[in-house]
Amino acid sequence: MNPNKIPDIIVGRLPIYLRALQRMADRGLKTTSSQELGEHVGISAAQIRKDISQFGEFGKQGTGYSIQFLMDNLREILKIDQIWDVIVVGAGDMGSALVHYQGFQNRGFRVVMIFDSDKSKVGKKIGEFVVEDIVNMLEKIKSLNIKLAMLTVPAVAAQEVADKLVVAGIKAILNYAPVSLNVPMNVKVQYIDPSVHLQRMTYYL
Amino acid sequence: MNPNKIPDIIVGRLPIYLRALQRMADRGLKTTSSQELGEHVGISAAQIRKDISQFGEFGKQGTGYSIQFLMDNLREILKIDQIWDVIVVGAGDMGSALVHYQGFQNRGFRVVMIFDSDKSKVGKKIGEFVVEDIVNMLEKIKSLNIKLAMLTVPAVAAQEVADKLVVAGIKAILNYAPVSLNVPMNVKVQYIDPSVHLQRMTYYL
DNA sequence: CCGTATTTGTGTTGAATTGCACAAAACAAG
DNA sequence: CTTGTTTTGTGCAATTCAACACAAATACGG
Repeated sequence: MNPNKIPDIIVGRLPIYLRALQRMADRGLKTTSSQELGEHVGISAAQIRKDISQFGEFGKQGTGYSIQFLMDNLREILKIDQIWDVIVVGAGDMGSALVHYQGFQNRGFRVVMIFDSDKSKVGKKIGEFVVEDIVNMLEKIKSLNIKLAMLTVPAVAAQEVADKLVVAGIKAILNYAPVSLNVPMNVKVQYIDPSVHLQRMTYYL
Repeated sequence: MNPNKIPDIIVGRLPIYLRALQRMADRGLKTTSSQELGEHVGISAAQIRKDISQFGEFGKQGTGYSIQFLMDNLREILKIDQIWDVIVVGAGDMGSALVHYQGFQNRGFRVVMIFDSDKSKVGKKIGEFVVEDIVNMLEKIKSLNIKLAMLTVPAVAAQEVADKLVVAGIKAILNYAPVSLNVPMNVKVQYIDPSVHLQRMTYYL
């Protein structure tokens, strides 16, 4: 089926490359090299070449890479040559910040709905959205065929809500709740926990 | 000095273990095993044992680990057997959410100040804090001997602000701006970019 | 057209990380 | 006290990941 499985660790670096390329393009640059790109993202040139070459031959010897061409290809590889609808679950400060976040534009994502179980929040406006009741979540996810969710509920509720998301057909969860989630193998989870990230640095102080 | 250097990848898992242990302790549990902990965090029991054994012998054969004892030791290893003062730079939605975030309590951190360069934000109240002018940042960081910063400024300003933080003596930056930062080797950076995290998952859809 | 300088893609080597398996320790039950 | 069960810590093997180094392709200046 899939001839050569790409390691997660390589896939994980592609968005970093893409982000740096996007900034180069914004500055009006047309081409770059693995060397230059590597200096921007703090990764060795050899590694960048190997990573990119897993997916095809996108560069030219002597010249390097066309920034636009490489961006187009990375977007297609990452399946963000389209806009994905994303829901936010949990209408607290973090959920609100994500609704207002401008950084999804041009990166492949669009927040389309925000849910909460707290009746005092349901019906309130956050940005351009009205907070929806979580009891209607399954139905809404299914009818809009949404695959991505960002989870910003309290830790104690996170697993329970994640289970509901999985049942509703969500395939990828960006989890802001400070707990590890248990989900089926075919559902991906990425974790964002500021305390964990800070703790990874205090060790070195 | 340090006889055996611990790989970053192991250090990176310790906060995950600690977080799971904290939840076990909250539920009143007293002991656990590498097996049980592994099921909670999705990591093999053998790996957890190896990781922990890098720092000493904290378990008992036949019994497993005392949750409280292991937590105490992990906290000491990660140097969070103290409360670190952290500043927020950038008083937008994300900076505001971080100021209000309850998840730093009991995890080793405390937000003590928030800065912005936008004169229309300086002086405004966010939570219990008044937004400080970024021109006073160096002085404040030095006088309070702050080592940790969370960066929530726009991408175009991030490198410039990071440079200032480094000059001021900041040793660890949690960067929410969607750019790779260039900092001296003795300064650590961790990245949080929701778009990057989502893009790491769309590949698999 | 020729020589020099770049830069990719990749085969090979080396390092880092993970998985396996088991002796030794601790406990529980009878 | 003995036997059976649990579980750690770790040596060794296997796998994964990163670095090195270079042939081949391209560009460019004269």
